[in-house]
Amino acid sequence: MSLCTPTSLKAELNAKGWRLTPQRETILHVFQNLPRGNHLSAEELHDLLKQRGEKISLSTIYRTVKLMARMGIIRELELAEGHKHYELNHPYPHHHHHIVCIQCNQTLEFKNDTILKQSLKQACKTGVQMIDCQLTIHAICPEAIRKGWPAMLPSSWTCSRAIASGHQSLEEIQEHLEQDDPESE
Amino acid sequence: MSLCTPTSLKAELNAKGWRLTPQRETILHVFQNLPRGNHLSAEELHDLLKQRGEKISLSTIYRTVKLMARMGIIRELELAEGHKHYELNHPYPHHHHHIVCIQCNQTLEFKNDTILKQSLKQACKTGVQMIDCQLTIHAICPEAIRKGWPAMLPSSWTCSRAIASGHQSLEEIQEHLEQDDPESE
DNA sequence: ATGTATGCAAAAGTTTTGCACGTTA
DNA sequence: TAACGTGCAAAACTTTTGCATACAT
Repeated sequence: MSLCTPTSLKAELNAKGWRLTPQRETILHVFQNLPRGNHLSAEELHDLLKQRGEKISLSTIYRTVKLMARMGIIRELELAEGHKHYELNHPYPHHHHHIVCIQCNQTLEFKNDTILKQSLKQACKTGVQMIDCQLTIHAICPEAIRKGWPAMLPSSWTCSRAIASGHQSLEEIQEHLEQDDPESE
Repeated sequence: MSLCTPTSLKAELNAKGWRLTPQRETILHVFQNLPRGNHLSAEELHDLLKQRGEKISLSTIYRTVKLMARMGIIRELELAEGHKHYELNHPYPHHHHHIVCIQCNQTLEFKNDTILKQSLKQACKTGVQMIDCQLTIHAICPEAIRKGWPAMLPSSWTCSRAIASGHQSLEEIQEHLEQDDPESE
């Protein structure tokens, strides 16, 4: 599934003068065996390893995830919990994006190849080398709405400010989308 | 351009029992007069206000940007600088996304309606109310490459891990994209 | 053998919070 | 005037860093 094996990781590290250490191999292994849809914070990874009896210092964890993110092996996710989360950077076609509820922080994955394509196209056009692309949809989930949220939003809230111009209703925009949207993933 | 005026802000706040204060009005005003493409951290906003002689405490700034983000008035951006940035949540069709160089942190805006459409569609399908959607492309810019970066990536780096499966080259994927990509923004 | 990586503890930086005082509706 | 918001200072957290030791190549 993933392109990264201990052997290839070693090769890539050595090519730049870096080293494969047991800690790095262990951390890679954890991410590769993480069930789909899971992602870990540095702290969570630290605790998980401690539980398994593998004590790797927090410093090393931070240094390692940063290194691996720069290598494109893992993705740094900025969700809504106040700290970063990490997960394997699954190659196409397993790449995915996230919906985050801004009240309860619940996170949902979804796949959408159109977004990946558009990103790659944009990167080409701009002349940069893409390492990762992440679409994050900030939203309010049905449970949150039921529970009385949004406490701070007008009760007639329809997301219209976020997406609509002053003269278009949400419904109009959605109609517009139905008409000419090219892909139904 | 923006749907939010002091009057409408007051109405929305009052509807929930909150209040319009001079601080909140000032902060809204700053964001509304920020040139396109600019975004501010809490600290930067604090300094900017101080320079203008308007002293608003950092606490209030943090409290206000969080409030306004939840109202959908401003967007919280998670770029690469280690802290959040804020900007007006421009309504469609002025909505935009970001490319960030993971070495030099340079940030570039781009517009892409397809992404907005796909996001809205996904939100509908999932049954949530979308407040904002942000695509962030993590990339390495040409200058960074010229300067010897990526120090930690193999010299043959082609972004292939990030997007390609084991059997597809970047070129193949790009060809594929050229064929059936529906929109050329 | 040399240069890297790790672990620990301390530091740095951002964001949040408690509380007394002001202000808004 | 009652509830909400602000400012200040302290606290809470996440992430980074300096340095001595250990390890991979």
